[in-house]
Amino acid sequence: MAAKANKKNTHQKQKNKPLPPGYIKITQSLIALLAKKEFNAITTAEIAKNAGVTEALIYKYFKDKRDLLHQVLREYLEQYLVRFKHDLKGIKGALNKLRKLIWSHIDVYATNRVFAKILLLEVRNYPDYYKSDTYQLVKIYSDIVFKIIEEGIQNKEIRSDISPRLIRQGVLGSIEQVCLTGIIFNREISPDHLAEELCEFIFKGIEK
Amino acid sequence: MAAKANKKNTHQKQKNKPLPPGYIKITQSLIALLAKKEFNAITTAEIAKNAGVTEALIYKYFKDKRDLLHQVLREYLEQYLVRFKHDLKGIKGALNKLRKLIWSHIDVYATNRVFAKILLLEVRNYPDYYKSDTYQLVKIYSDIVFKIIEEGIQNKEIRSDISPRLIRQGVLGSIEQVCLTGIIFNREISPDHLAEELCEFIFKGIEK
DNA sequence: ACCATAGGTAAATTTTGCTAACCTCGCCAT
DNA sequence: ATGGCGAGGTTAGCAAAATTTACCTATGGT
Repeated sequence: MAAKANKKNTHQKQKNKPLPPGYIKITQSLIALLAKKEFNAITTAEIAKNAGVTEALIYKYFKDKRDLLHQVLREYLEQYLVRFKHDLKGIKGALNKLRKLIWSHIDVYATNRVFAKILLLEVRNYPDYYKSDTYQLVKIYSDIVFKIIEEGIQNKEIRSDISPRLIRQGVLGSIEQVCLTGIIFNREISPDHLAEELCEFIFKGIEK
Repeated sequence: MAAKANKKNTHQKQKNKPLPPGYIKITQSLIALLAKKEFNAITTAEIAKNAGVTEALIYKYFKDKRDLLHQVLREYLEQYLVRFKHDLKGIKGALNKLRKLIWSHIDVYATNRVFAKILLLEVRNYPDYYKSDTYQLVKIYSDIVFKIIEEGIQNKEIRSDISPRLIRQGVLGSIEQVCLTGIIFNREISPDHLAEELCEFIFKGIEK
């Protein structure tokens, strides 16, 4: 009676109940398959076979195939958010934080291709995603970026004549675009070099 | 014997043969449906019914459902490329060209939501897209942007210590991100205002 | 002792993309 | 004229894929 009386699953919202073996096998199976091909080309039969369970079990734990994808993404995002908040600790100054953020963001895409593929290529087109729990996590991240920019404006590190919203979009948009071809064509992504150059671009602009 | 002996269709590569009524009805039907829902949620049955033709006809003109999407995108891109090249004529200076480019790009997304949705949300995740004819058009556009940036570096308008590739990615990435929420949530997009602010961001950076 | 519930399966069902085979009308070379 | 043939279109149906329904089994709390 306490929490939400969901008609259907949305499993494991609660604390620390260990996830059922089947659940883990299914998500791991999808992750393995996503490394090789795109989501739409992966069938539920394939996921189940690869996981060593039956197709029906997928629908015990997930609303549908797409929901499975969202849950996988959620796990990645939860991990990243923890790491990201930790990375930022002890850094003084908005621009320094931004620099670290840009590096971390690129680095996680470079290291974790499946995560990047899901976020950049697979979920965007599905309207229900934007109503999901998972998307809320992205918004949390996005809010942190916003706060950093506002902080920078407050203490005069960042110009005040461009709206913080647009700055955030500019920053996140260029980060993603810089990684995109690497993600799509499975090319190397070098966080150090890219972050360096991108910071120059974002901080000082292209004008000579 | 002259041209390419395609196993299957890839219709109308040739000059000015008018497109068959059915072809037009099908593409128009898809465009209308895309205004309301995402591509994956649209069935071939729906497309055909809405077009007033049978499902099988779709497969006369298009290799598969996805190819239909690509052809629709191709038409949009062809139109835009013409308009875009025309817009750029007579503009002197790389930064002025870039400013115009940014405005045009935002404006076409603002005006033509279906076009934007296809390009930003629907084709990216499908690997075959990158082998398509349609993608080649995007590359042409992308090349033009690249040339403008190189021109700017040559005549000292643009700094030479950031690679033109990264600049291009930064420019295009921030343009897209700035439009993205508007596209996804069907919000207003104001090209004048956004282009103005975005140019400030891109040209001068965020540092005070 | 019991029964609710979590983990799991087998098998049917629906939906959907796609194909094969056929129709028909206008055009052009014989 | 005529007959073949290519373009535009349809009918009917398959096969793969996603999802649902019904069922089985162990187990831990009351």
